[in-house]
Amino acid sequence: MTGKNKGRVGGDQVSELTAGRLSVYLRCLNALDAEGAKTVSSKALAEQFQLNAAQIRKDLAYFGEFGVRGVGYYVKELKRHLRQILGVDRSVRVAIVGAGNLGLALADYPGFRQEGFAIVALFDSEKNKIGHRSKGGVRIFDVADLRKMVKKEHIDIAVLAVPARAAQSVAAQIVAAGVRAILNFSPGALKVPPQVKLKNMDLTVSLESLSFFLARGESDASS
Amino acid sequence: MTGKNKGRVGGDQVSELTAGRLSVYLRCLNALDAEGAKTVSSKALAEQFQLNAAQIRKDLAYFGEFGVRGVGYYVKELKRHLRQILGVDRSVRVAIVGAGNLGLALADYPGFRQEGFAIVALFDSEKNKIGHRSKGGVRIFDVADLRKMVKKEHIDIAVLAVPARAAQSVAAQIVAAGVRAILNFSPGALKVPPQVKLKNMDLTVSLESLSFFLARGESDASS
DNA sequence: TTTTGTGAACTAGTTCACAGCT
DNA sequence: AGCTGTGAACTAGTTCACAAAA
Repeated sequence: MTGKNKGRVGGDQVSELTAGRLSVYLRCLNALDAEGAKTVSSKALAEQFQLNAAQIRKDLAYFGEFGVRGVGYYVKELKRHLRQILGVDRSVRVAIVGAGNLGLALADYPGFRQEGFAIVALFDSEKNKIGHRSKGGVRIFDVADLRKMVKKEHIDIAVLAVPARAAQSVAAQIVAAGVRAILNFSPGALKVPPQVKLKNMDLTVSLESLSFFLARGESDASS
Repeated sequence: MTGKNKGRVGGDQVSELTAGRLSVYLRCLNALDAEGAKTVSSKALAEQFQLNAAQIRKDLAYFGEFGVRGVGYYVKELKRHLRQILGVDRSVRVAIVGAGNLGLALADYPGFRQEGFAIVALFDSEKNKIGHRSKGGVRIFDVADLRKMVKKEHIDIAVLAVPARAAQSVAAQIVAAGVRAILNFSPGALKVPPQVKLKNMDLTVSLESLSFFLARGESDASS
C-alpha cells in the first residue's frame, strides 16, 4: 500500500450514485474474469458503459489504491475488493414482504441468488398464503412473525412489495423488527427513521418519467 | 396564461431527477384531490416527501406559471397540467417483453393501469407460452411479431424483462420495431441509439447498493 | 511508454432569500 | 398577511489534465 488510503475509515459520505456504479463495475469484472482477462484499465471499463475513465478511477481510489500505474487493475483482485466494499463477500440475507405476483416473482428472481444474496423468506398477511411456497421454494410466513424471523434468520434487507395502502404500516413493522435496509417497490413516499436505508423502485414513476421524455421528444441514453 | 412561459418549447433539457419528481407530485395531487383539497402550497407538498419547497416551485415553474401568489396551486388544475406534461393525459401503451415470472407480474401490476398506462401485450420467444395469457388477461405474443404489433397497437414503451444473456439482442429488436422508450429490468448495460430513452431498473444493483450502505454503517463487522 | 491517482476546473442540481403578486 | 417565481449563492457530481509510478 503506497500512500495515504483515506477511504474505509470514518463516515465520509459516499453517494448513492457511486454505490450504484461500484455494483455495475463488479458485474463487469465478473464477466471479464469469466472471459479470462487478467487486467483491465479504467479506460476499457469506461467504454463498456457510457462513462468517463476518471470517474471510475475516482470511485475506486476512494476506497484504496487498487490499480497499478501503466498496467491497470488486476481483475481478480479488484473483484475481491469490490465484493468486500459492497458487503457481498459473505451471504446477504434478504426477505421479501408481500407475496403477491410481484413479491413471488422477486423471490424467484435468479439474478439475486447469483450475486451472493440469499432470499430467506416471504411474508404476507393473508392467512391462506402462509405456509405455502413460491415456485422456487421460498416459504411464506405470517408478517406478524417478522420480528421473530428477522432475528432467527439474520435478515439484512427487506424487499417491500405490498399494495400501496399497506406500505407505510408494513414498513413500520419492518423497521420495528430491526431491519436496517428496505428496497421498496410499493408506490408512494415511505417515512422511515434516518438510520434505515431506503431505496425506492417506483414502477409508476419510472414509466411516467419515460412517458415524459416521449412527450417532449427528448432523449438521452443514461442509467 | 399569465406570463412568459419559457418551458415546453425548444429542447432545454430537463433532468431525469426532475421528471421523477413531477411524477411524485402528480401522485400526491391525486391523493389530495381524492381528499377534497382545493389548493396546496409548495411548502405543504414539500413536507409530504423529504424536499425543499423552492425545489418544487422551480420544477413546476419550468413548465409555466401554475401557482397563485398568496394561495398556492389549485389541485385540480395542477394535476391536469402535470398529466399533460408527463404525457399521461392520454393512454400510454406499454408492452412487456419477457413472459417469465417477473414479466407476468409486471403485466398484471395494478399500479400501471391506474395511472393511464395500458398494458397492451406480453412478448416471449418460447413457443409454449405464446397464445396464453397472464392471470390478469394480457396476451402473450411471439417476440418475432414485435414490429408488426408495435405498429398495430401503437406501443409507446417497452418493458424489458428477459434473462441477461438475451437482453441486448431483444433490446435491439425493440429498437428496430420503432419503440422509443425502454424500461429495462434485465441486468447489465444495454446499448441503444441516442434517440431511444432507456431507464434501468437493475435489481441486483439496487440490492448491492443497500448492502454497501449496510456494510459501511456497521461500525465494526466481526472477524 | 502506459495508466493510475488526484487537485483544479467545470457542470449540474439544490437551497436561500427576497421582490412582487394576491 | 401568505405564497409564488426566480436570480444568486451554494453544494454535489463530473471531467480535465498532469505529476508520479511501473
